[in-house]
Amino acid sequence: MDKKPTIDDVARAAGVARATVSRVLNSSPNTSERVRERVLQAVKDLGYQVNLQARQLASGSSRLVALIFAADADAEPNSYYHSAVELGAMRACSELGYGLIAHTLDPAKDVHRSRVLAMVDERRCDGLVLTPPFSDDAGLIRALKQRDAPFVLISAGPDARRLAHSVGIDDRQAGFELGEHLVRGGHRCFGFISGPQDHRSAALRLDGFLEALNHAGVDESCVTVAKGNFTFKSGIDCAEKLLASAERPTALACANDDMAAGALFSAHRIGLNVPSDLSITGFDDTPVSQIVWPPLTTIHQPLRVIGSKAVELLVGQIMHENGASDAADHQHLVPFQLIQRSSTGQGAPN
Amino acid sequence: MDKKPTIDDVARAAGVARATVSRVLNSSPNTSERVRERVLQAVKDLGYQVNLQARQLASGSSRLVALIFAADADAEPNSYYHSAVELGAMRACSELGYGLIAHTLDPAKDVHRSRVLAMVDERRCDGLVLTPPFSDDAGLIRALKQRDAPFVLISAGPDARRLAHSVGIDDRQAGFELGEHLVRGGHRCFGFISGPQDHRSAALRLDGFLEALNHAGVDESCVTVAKGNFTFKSGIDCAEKLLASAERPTALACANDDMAAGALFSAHRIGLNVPSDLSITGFDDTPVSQIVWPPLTTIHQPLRVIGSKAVELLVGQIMHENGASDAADHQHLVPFQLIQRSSTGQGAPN
DNA sequence: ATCAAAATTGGAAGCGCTTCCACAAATTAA
DNA sequence: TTAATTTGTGGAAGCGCTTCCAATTTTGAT
Repeated sequence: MDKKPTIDDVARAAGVARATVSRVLNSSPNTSERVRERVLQAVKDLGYQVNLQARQLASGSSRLVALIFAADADAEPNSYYHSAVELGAMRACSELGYGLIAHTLDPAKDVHRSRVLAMVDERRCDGLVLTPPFSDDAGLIRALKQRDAPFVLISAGPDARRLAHSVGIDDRQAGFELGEHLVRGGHRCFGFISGPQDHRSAALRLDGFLEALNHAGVDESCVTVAKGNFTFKSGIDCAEKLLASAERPTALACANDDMAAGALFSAHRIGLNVPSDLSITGFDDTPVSQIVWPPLTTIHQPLRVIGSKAVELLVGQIMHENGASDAADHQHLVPFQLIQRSSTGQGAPN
Repeated sequence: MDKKPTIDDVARAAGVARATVSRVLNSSPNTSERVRERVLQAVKDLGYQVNLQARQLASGSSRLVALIFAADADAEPNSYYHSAVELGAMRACSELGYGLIAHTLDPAKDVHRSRVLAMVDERRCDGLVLTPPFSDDAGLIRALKQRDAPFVLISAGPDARRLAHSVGIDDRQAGFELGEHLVRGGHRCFGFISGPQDHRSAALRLDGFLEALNHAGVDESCVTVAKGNFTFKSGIDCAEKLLASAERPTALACANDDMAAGALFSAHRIGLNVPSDLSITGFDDTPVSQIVWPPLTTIHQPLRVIGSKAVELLVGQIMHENGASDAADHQHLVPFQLIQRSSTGQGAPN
């Protein structure tokens, strides 16, 4: 394996200075057409490829962005959610000439914050995309802003959205539509399987849901909330609890698809027919919602778009380098959609 | 934002030479305890952190490994599979002080090979982990070996395993056990939903399956094979086809869980009861297999372990730098396990 | 005590690139 | 035509680190 050609080799071959080659390669404005062509030809002839390390060291940027996910010790919760976001982020990255470092952290462990900060401190990446629950971690956000690190939040809660660039759907509205849908189906007694406390945007889904019921004149006492943690398993547990109550709900709304799948599982086990005995709704429209039987009525979040949008925003921020101050108005709302499938019946049960 | 301390600052603070600091930081053997302590203290005092770019440029290594996945334009096939492998890889990376770059490529597009090679050419990473179908791409493997790039294969077919380091299960044996299990259940008429052609290790599952039937004296004519592509959708389609045939199979074995879920979906739609009318088996033991109803009998692959093992092997290779020549005996077989759930009945139907 | 060998340490040369600065060439204005 | 600009280009100084090599100190054997 002979040594790779360097920028100096190209310069020599093209008969120009190293600086000129660099300029051509970075499409700086001041280069004549003639020289540009000669350089490009030399690059092609030699099969030259920039050494990113060197470029990064010299320019102070790594051309890498990091995507931060939560993952606790054993579960791989929401992995479809993650994959979709990651995929979108990757797309945007390749398009923009950036690399993507995906990083999972256990939000329960206390080191997570310093880990994230180390990524930017060590110049491992030029910027960060944070997914929940990190996107709601005010302390982390503050630390990031303090060191002028570019970052954008995905599905953050309203507080965090006020602080930094973010992308996500209008979770409250989505919850509202879910509530409406169920009310329209004739339901009057509800269960809601929510996400964990620190996932602010998921909490909004519940707010919106309740609002819809309220709007329809349903008393709040008719809805029981159980707190899950987005896993299939927690969906089973919560559903079991909710369905065992004296006044059994006829509709179960869940803060994500995995928990809805769990609820469905419970229903099967108990022998309830979905949707004739019980309606169930999910959230996210991950493949899970179609894999189960019956397929789930759910809210479609354009997760790939969210991922790519986040990276686009981030890279824009990195390039213009005009700090985080103008963040407030950089809240990107992407459209969601209620997807009606057969897990919710047309008429209310009995 | 004041400038970050450099190695020179540390050297000055500790009253030693820059080279000495470097030595301490890289735990080279020749440093006296006294100096080591002084340096470490200075590091702590200043809050010094190495600049990876610089280290990389100077040392010629990026301390980054890349994980290559397949993902075609719209589907996110097998995302649980990917997530699990990625998670395992990440674990190993953080443990070994490496970073992970995950990269998805469309194997259908022809640029994929050059993209991968660019990763190593541009020194974006020190090594690669290839997942199927890239792990069976002989051309890619050859190109990688040619440039002495360290890499390891995941779930590669036998041909590829002969060429390079690899980790995976004994797919043939797993297929065999699945076959045995179904035969033991009394089945005599089978359908098999296979993976795409270029996924060699998945093909082995079918080989083993057939072998088991053969072993049990079942005629090969009793099994019909449909070719899927690992997606839920393709599982539906294949199952539909297989179940429509004159001699309807009483058992459907699928090369992965997603397709098994699809088969299950078809069965539901047609009105077949699983497992009393039809037994179904999956492969991988991803969460999907427990999310569906009834939960799937499947083969558990320790995907996380596979991911971390692959990275460990890779890093070992990177460190020892003793080329790919001794690859042959570096085939790591990890144990799999048949997980029996309720999608396969105890007795044969009717 | 003496000298060779081993263990530490410092000095300095890069790694391959970007970018600031100065200078030459090509334009334009006067 | 000459002076004042506007380009385009080359030279050189780093970016922050590793690592080779030589110098120094320590160790251990004689």
